[in-house]
Amino acid sequence: MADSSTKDLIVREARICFANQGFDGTSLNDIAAGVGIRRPSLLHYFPSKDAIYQHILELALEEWGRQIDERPTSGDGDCWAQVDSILEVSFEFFRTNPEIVRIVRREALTEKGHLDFDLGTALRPYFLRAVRFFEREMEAGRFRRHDAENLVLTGYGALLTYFSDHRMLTGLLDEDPFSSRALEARFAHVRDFVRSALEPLVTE
Amino acid sequence: MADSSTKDLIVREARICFANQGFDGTSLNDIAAGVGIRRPSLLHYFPSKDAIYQHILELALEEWGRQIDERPTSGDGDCWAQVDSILEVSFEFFRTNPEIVRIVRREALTEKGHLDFDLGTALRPYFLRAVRFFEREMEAGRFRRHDAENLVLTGYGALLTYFSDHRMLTGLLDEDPFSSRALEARFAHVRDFVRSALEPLVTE
DNA sequence: GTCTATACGCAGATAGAC
DNA sequence: GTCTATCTGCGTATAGAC
Repeated sequence: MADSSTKDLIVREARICFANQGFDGTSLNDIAAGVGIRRPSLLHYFPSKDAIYQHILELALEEWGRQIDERPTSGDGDCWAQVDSILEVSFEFFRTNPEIVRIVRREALTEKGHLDFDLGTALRPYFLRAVRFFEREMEAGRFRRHDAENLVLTGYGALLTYFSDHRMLTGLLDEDPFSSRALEARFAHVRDFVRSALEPLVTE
Repeated sequence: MADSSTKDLIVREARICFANQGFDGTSLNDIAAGVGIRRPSLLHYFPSKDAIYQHILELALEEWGRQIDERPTSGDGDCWAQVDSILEVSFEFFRTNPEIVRIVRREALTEKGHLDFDLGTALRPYFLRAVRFFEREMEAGRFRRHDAENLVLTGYGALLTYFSDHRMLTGLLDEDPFSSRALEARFAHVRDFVRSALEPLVTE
């Protein structure tokens, strides 16, 4: 936020446009107008529209990965603290990066990307890590048995959808889904719901 | 499927294009080429591209609503049969209408639609009905306590994401996420996961 | 009902002045 | 580093022949 170089302003404005209108729905004019410069000036910083988009996507995944990797409690705390930590970091990242959420979701939807880039391949290491964690804990009897891969996908969908489908939720609910009260209720629900499903029925 | 009038062919092809490439990413040429006619011939059946899109959206929601309303076991069966029925109808509708899933999801993502149409408003009656059902059952002690609105949203996200983000899942998993084995596992997981979270800890 | 021809605007990208 | 001017192609939509 501190650095307000033109290039950064372009990236920030483009991120908003791509999130709101998608790649095809965004014109270089839209971005330039938001920054306050003319269209050809954009291409002084990036060789093409594709390049802007790719850059934003790479920044986004880099940031996402960093937040996950730098997760505080990745030590050997108890398994529930781990789950809460995973949920909290993801929730917090989605909340503070709503544009990235929508861009990633659009990318997941599009049958064939404009680039060589593949979202599934990029996220696979994180997915597999989460799957292995749940399998280990379920094997040890600390979590109730579920299909680990589907469990992670369910969590992903439950978290991401709340932020990506914001516009629809606004029509569905009486309250702004991004109000602090609604967000707290959402996080509490997801945490408790997951806990309800994973908690063993008999505690040793 | 039986009626193969040109208009139906247009609708079917447009649905595929809009799902794969979005509204802005789809040109009338794309649709016309898929049907096997020229671009101006499309506009003999629809006054504009917007009209085609709006028509598809209306068809989709009409169909979705009908499938939900015609749900077989909406009688007074036990509450678990009700939950299974809701999940099964939704799952089956998403599975057999993958294009609609992606079109609806794109609509939910887009900050402002091209039309006066609002997805949240359209789905709100169904949402409220589901919320009231869960609240009633939780009040009666047949389900464990959860935030009913968030519960429905979680189910929605868990079901829809699996079908909308198919491309990403293909890169994430080793298996085709739409193979019959994977689909069965997915449905079983969602059903069991929801049941685990809702089942009261002490059975009267 | 489908076509060719065309109008018209906006897209992305480049050249070159300042 | 930003601009004006321009090139080129594709977009939606319309007019009118067959």
